[in-house]
Amino acid sequence: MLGVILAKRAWVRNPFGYQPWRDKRSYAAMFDILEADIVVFQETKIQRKDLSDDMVLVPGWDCYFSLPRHKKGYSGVVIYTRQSVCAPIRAEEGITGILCPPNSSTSFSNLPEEEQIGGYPTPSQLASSAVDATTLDSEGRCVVLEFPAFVLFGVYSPANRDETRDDFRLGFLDVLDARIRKLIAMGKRVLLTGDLNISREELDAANAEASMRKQGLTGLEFVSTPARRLFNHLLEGGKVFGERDEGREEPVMWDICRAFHPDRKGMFTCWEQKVNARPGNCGARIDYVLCSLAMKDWFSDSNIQEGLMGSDHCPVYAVMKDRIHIDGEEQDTKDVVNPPGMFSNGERVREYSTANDPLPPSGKLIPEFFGRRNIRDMFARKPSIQHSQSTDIASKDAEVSDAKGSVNGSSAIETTSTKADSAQALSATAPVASSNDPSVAGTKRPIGEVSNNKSLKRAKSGSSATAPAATGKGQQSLKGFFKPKSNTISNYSGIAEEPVVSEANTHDAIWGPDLEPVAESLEDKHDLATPTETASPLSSADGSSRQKVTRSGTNGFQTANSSPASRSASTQDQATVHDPIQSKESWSKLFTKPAAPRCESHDEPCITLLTKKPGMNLGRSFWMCSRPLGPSGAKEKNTQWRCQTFIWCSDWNPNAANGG
DNA sequence: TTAGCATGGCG
DNA sequence: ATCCGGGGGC
DNA sequence: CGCCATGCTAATCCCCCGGAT
Repeated sequence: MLGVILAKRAWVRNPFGYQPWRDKRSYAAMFDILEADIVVFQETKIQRKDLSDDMVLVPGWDCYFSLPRHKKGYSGVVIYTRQSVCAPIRAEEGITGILCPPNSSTSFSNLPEEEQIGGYPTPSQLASSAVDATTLDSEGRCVVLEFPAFVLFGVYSPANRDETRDDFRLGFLDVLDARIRKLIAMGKRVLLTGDLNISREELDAANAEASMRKQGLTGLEFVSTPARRLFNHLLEGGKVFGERDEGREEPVMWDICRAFHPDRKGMFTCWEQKVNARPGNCGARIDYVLCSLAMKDWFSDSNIQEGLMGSDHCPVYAVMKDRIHIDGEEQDTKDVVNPPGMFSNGERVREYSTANDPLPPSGKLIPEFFGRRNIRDMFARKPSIQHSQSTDIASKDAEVSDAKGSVNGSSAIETTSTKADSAQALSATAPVASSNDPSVAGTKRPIGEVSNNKSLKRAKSGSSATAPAATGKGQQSLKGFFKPKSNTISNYSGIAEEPVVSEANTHDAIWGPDLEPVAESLEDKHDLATPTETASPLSSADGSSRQKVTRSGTNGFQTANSSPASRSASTQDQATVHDPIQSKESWSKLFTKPAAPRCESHDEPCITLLTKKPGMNLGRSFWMCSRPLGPSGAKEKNTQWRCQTFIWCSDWNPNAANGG
């Protein structure tokens, strides 16, 4: 049940310029295609003023944002949760606990214990850091949600750019590490998802060899650079050189995705976009779904979604089982990812209440969104069921979820980590995979049957990309690709509509009217980057000469009990449960057709714009003739200038229009 | 990732 | 509102 | 001297913002 994906950038800010999201143009639809119940984005790069209905008022979903305090258009994290499946019991922002709940001046760390997630670093821990807590948490890099079963971190860890940022980066990781360890010591379980900006070891960076040669490092030294060393300490099976560091005597986290693919090469989540390194799969694995050791066997699958193009990152997900062992007792997962009394034996016994269940930090409680309903829904062509009671949502949505469950046998918490600022974020193309896997080594795997180098060209942003070719060193795991597809997506089409929420009630401006002003420019705009961890020239190292590192503590890599035969690309695939790769197959179909409507006068693809004017339609997006406005200043008919074509995105159904 | 340039071994 | 250039990130 | 292999460097990207139009 539950899966987790990580993704970055444009997905949140501007995902709908790309397939497959162009077609449905809603976050709910996007999440459904992802088959996710929890979705985590990093680098949302939005300011509060940019939050739109489409983002915040997603029917059937709650969202929790962390926005940077002063840097505009930078960083940012958001977690979406599917109401029908899970609902957090606490939500916080930041890693240190120094931030405050909306409209409050009491830090999370100063709240009564029963109201806080806890595990905050001690004052002395914070004091030893070169960067103070306020600064560490000023960049919108972390959202923390607590469910009864675990605490979920959605993190965008600082990148490894240049020395001027080292203190910040290591300070952040230090505190994050401390926090996680504390929570676990308190008996809580932890899921850590996001862009950690650390490649774990040589296997996780295509340029590891080159990087080592350049810096004159041995393999052991490579895993011992400060951030990487910290990370390896954290992970069971992590490669720790020499004595373990104080305070990190034991590993506490489990690298879920790696556990399911212990030796897989080329399993990367990030590629340098400037250099178009993705077609050649010269990348690094820096996005993770980790869980604390007590949760090791809670997952039935985990993988990257390398086929989702468009970002310099690809999503990573993990799928949680429907039933899990928790404190020695088997429980239905739904029972423990919702407030007590919400589910019993997997059956909902209390409805989700849009009016009461969202936690204070919920985006829906921001004044400009509170009590409102996504405008799109009101105008949706599909007669949405107009529940008058918000409590109906849950059950309605639950039906949808059940439908999905019947297909997949499980639902998923997905943490999508995609760079939200890369324009290409979602311009998915057919997944490429191949060849490091012994079973397919050497055989070029022309998935899309495009084999010339031209196909490796950068997918133009916004254009519906053509299928990329497979090269000799792409990702593995094509299995989902050849899998007979099931009707995954169609089952999602009946999205529950969120009813108008009750207008006025207990909400009292939990969110302040404005982002609290923060001290101006504490730091100058000096966070330049010099790629190091993941960038540098030279061989793409197909790994043949990789030095054999004694995997001393390799137990961490022994697959979890349910590890699938993931490395056999050509074998029969069990008609599995929930294989998100499977949906990619469906996506590839979508790629073939651009979905933009054509304008009346010119029959040219329209463009989308967002309504900015305050009022009824604020935040609503629409299609319009792409030509410039004529000299008359008005739309014209049958001239070279912009014609009067105007279609609300919510009214545009490309399939119907295309006759199929 | 690629292209382009510098270096150095070798005939 | 739109276009273009600068700045920043990676 | 030419030739080739090796090694290093640079540029490539994208987005957001703000000011000018």
